[in-house]
Amino acid sequence: MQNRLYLFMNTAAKVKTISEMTVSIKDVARAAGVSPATVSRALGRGPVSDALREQVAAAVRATGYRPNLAARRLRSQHTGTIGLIVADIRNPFFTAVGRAVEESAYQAGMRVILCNTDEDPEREALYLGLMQEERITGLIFAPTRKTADQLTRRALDFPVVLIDRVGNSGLHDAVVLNNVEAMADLVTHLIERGYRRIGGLFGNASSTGAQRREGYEAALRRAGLMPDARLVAPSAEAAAAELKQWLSEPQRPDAIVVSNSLLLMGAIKAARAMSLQIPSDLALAGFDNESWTELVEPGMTVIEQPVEQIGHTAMALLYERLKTPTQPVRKVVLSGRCIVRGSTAAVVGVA
Amino acid sequence: MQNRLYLFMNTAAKVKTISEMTVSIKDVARAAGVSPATVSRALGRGPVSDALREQVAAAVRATGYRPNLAARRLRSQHTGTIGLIVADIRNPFFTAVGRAVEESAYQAGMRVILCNTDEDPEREALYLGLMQEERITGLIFAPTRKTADQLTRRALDFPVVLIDRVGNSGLHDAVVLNNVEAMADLVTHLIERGYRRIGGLFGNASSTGAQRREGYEAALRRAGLMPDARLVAPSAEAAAAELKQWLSEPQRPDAIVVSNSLLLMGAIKAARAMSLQIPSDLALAGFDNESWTELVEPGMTVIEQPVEQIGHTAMALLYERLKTPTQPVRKVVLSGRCIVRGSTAAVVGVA
DNA sequence: CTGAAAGCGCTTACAG
DNA sequence: CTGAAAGCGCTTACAG
Repeated sequence: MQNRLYLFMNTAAKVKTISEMTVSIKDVARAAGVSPATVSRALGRGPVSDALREQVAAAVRATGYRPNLAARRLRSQHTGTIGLIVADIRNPFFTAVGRAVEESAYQAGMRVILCNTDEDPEREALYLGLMQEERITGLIFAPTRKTADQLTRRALDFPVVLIDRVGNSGLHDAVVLNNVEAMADLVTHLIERGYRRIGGLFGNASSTGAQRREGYEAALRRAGLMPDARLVAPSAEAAAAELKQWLSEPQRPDAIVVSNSLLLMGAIKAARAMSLQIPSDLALAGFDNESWTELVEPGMTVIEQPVEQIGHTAMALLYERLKTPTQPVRKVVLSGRCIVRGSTAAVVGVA
Repeated sequence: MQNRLYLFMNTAAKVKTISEMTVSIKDVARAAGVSPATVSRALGRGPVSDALREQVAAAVRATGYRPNLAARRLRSQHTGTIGLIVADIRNPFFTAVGRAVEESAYQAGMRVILCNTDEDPEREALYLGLMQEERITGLIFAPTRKTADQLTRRALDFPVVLIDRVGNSGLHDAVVLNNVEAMADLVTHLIERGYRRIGGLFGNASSTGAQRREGYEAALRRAGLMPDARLVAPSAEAAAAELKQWLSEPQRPDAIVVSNSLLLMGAIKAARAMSLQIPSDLALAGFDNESWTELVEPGMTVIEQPVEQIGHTAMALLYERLKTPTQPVRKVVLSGRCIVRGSTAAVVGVA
């Protein structure tokens, strides 16, 4: 390692410890007695004779060489990087989808950059810019409504697959839940159980909240009942505050459906704070089959989303888009599964 | 944009759409009528006259230029990247710490790469290698016990700050909870509440589990009581399975402490499955003040960890290490806070 | 199969 | 303050 000797001959101020020395492809080439090009080929899938390939492998082991990904990306012009921008990493739905995306990406030899926007359009714009600077291969994105609408105008250098939420542009591939149907199922279930004054609490930042509201209103109208939908910021705190208000009103609802698990937490807290028994004073149902929803008493009736399938499908759509850039836009709509628990037990006197 | 014209003159197979065209610093330089060097300086903190700086800004706007981070990192030899390797992203403790790390990093103009090992030493080795290939600036790492012990031998090209878990090498900066003290507090609380046969369930993959076990045994011995500690894989399923077994034994415990929130979930499930009332049949206490721990009935007594402080402190330690590589190793030990809820209510007949 | 050479898009001494 | 030139560490046509 001639390089090291050279370093030790520098002035004291410039001396680096051995551990700071990074060995490059040139060092490996020298150690293996081949050209850097051959090392590069041996490391990748280039055509190299078995003999040289083994020499290179030995030299890599001896030197402890690790390729510099920045250099590789710059030169090869493909970064092998998937961007994943989600609205709220505290929401286990996104954690789970993220894991699935990472799994798929990993198997394809790609890494993923995860960004969390906290439902803030400004941060979405920021991260979109960052993704361009990273020259990502493709993006999987759960945008706020605001950004979803603007996505048409924004020219991105990479394909994007929308998850969980869609704009109305139909410009991007997407994988979403059948939100209207899922929420209608939930409401219909409540009606069958004998509830009549069913309120709905929806997140105001996403198209998902809006679609679930649609399903809510449709199901109630079909049954000849009056919808009463309210929008809040998608946080447990906002939901709890709104509900405490709501449940103090004279004609308070006997059941509440909510559009995600954060809101469901808030709803439970509000009920507890007001000493309302679930479900006898207030039935509750929501989305996402998190572990805790079966741990609370009573267990919560929820729509379970196929989170893994959402992540895997998003990656699959992305691959196919990369392979065939011109193919028509596709939208995969998945169904949720209603898991009935004690929080929506039948009203006394109803079968 | 002469470049574009050139492209359209290529053979059909090579034609790229305009959106695939990436504009480089040369294009901006040409548009601004300056050298690439000046553009680079104007974009950074180099010395540039106000007039030229404005010209460059205008050219950037006009061209939609976005710097190529791979090129910047390669050339400047610093990536501005923090690695964060955690054991289980489904554990909200790590989600929360991760958010705090990202926050600190973001304010310092750095990005973070998050990797999830699922407590698997092989994946830890893999990601450690990846971090080297990314040439990260520094690493924040919650290792398994196995890897923590081997960390001494492994030469890394970047400083590492251990969180949540430490080896016994004392080789790396670290920020950890005072696990012994925290668990001893929990056990002492149970003793004061009248419990006598207090079992302990600990994760077997981390030093954290081991230290909490120490605190558990110390507190019981101090009170002249017999410890009964069992180790399981750190998952709700493993905890539930072990506990179902345990609670079927003739002399079953009247209280169980566990070393993290995943195990706590498993413990609750086991109790429910066996129709044991909490706390009258079995008291329960654990770690991490997750939202659901106060939502279940009864609420769970837990040690709350200062998650944000852990993340911020880890970043602070990393910065200082980068600034002064030779300074002595530091270990920051933070205290937990015991939050008492119904799951450890006093045994009937005890004050 | 192998090597010499060019170049990815930047930044940064080096001169002026 | 500004520009020309070199070079970060790779990969990849281009020849052989």
